[in-house]
Amino acid sequence: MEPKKSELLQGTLDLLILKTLLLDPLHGYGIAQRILASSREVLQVQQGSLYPALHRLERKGLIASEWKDSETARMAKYYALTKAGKAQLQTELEQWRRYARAIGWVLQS
Amino acid sequence: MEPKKSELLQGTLDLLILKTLLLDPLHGYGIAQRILASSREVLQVQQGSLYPALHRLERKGLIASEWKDSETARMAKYYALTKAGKAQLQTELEQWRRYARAIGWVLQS
DNA sequence: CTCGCATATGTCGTGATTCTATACGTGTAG
DNA sequence: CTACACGTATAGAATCACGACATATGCGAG
Repeated sequence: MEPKKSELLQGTLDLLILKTLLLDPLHGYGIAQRILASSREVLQVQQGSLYPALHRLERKGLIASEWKDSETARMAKYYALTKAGKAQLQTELEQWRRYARAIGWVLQS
Repeated sequence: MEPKKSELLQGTLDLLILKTLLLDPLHGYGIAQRILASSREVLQVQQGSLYPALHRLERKGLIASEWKDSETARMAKYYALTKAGKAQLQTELEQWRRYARAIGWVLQS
């Protein structure tokens, strides 16, 4: 019973990552797992999307990385939200809600 | 008070067009106007997005076009949903709802 | 009458982002 | 010792929305 392929909407991945990192720092692999779990198996982040996104976010200064031992005694790169990242998260949250609400209006019309 | 630029999420434009055409046949310009109105001025469809999308949908057989006089006595190309288009609309509706619900779960986690 | 504006359709090039496929490396369970 | 879960990464292709531009017409204001 493999999870359905997600077809992430372009633009929402950053929001998902930022939100997941708000809880606590995590490495890429763990971020994908947590998104999968918290979306109840609906949103599956592909590695080819995940890592470029993480590098992008780091380049923008929204997250910061640090190599640490993972829970399985293996090295992993942990990412944490920066101050700018938290602000950006708020912005993207509002945008998403505004956008989803607008779509809802159109669908009800 | 110009309407805020929308930054349409990639993939949702087809859904919006299909849904708008479910009500009744309409020309491109009118579709954009109706989406703007029914989204309460939030979703502004750019011409550079609109017409390629319409051609795309027609090429896929989801909508069909016909030249007619518009309400302003000017020629306009009216689009109507095909049977396949109606089916596709249902699919995309479900996908959107499923997706939006999943995002909601992640944001609440 | 003429000038500008809303109406109306269209294309081109660009940029952003996601996907598939591939590659590599490690710790652990059987 | 071998398969598998863990973990990071990139290259190439595909999609798609956008801004800028081009074109044309009917109508109302001055």
